[in-house]
Amino acid sequence: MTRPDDTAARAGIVAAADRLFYVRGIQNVGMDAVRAEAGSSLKRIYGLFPSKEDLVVAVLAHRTAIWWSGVERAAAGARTPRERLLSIFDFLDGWFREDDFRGCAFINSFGELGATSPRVVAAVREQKESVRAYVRDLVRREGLADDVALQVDLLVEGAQTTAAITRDGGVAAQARRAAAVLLDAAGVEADGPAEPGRGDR
Amino acid sequence: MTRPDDTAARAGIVAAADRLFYVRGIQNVGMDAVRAEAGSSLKRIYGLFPSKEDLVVAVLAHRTAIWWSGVERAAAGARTPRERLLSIFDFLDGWFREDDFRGCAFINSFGELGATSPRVVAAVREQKESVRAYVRDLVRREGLADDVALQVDLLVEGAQTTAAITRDGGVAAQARRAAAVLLDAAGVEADGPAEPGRGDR
DNA sequence: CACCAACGAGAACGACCGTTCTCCACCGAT
DNA sequence: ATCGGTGGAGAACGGTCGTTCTCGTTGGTG
Repeated sequence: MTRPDDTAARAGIVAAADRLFYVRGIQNVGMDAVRAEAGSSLKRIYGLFPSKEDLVVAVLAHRTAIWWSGVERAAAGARTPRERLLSIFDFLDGWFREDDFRGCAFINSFGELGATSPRVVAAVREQKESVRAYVRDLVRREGLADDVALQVDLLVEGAQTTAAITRDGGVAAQARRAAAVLLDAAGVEADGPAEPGRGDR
Repeated sequence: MTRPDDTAARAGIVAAADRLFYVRGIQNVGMDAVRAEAGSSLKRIYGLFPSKEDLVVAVLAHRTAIWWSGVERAAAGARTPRERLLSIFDFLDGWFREDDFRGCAFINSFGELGATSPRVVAAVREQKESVRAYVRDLVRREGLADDVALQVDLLVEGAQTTAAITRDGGVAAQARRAAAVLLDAAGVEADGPAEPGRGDR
């Protein structure tokens, strides 16, 4: 029963809702505001998304796609797992400097709806777990222990919340340096100084 | 015109609101629920707090006090700035393992109200800035550069959001190890290996 | 041209929330 | 004992929100 351009309409509504939710916070955006931003009608929206919660989950999925496309773009020039790993922070750097940067949408959603919406919690957990898996994979390819992956992931998360609250543009670069130190330190402990103390700047 | 037990009443209302806000999220708690939890009356509450936003700000101040008392308790046995620094993560460890741990109240509030309440934003920023200043002071006492302080702070923030989302009890210990590595690495670069590679476990 | 299904605009509905107001019971002072 | 004012319980008010419904229009089909 899906109309041909239903997927396009869904995408437009999700993008509109994403803009509003991210800037104003989910609970501060009524469905009528989504309708206006999407240039659609309430009937159409509720035909495609049974409830606001479904729309929120779809928006989070959209954010996940944005995240990975940004990560991949930043990793384009990386030639080693180590460079790929550190390029995450280059992606963050560009993102943090955007005018309307307002923190990680997943963390914000978790703070706002974590207590009331298990589906939102699941979506947030899934995203964060996939990031951790990505980092873990790259760390393993460097021959390092999983502990280092968790530590680098802490820097990724900490950079996002700190950048959101302080609005300091240098946070990502600082996190990148810290990650390089952690990787180097784990490297010398693991198998002796392969490329000792290069330290990335 | 302040009645003698106004301060006690304020404290009880703030504590009640804190419990509800933290567990359910601020916007999911009506003033009537606060009234019930505090065993007070709406008139009394609105006599002491002109609006819900004022109550939220007071709750955040209360959370700040809780934070610092926890940090100081954990730092009680610390004999060096370095130990004091790392004891922050011991405090976090105990906190993360509490049953009703639901992340950092400041980060959650920022995600929920950051877009609509400048006063909440200011309170959150103030708390995070004071934590950063505390870390910076201890790092300086170790003779290390301010950059290291920012990096350790990223671990503190990252540990809080990661622990909230994953509910993994080992996050604080992992962050502590990472912080020790960062301190050691900065130490050997700054003034040669004073106590090289002790590394705290 | 007549008809039916789908669609948009927006009203309507029920629930909830922040804030204020009403009313009554209580309590110390005269 | 009476009175004034204080505080509590809870109704009331205005607003918003998620969701559904009505209704008029349209555009394709016989």
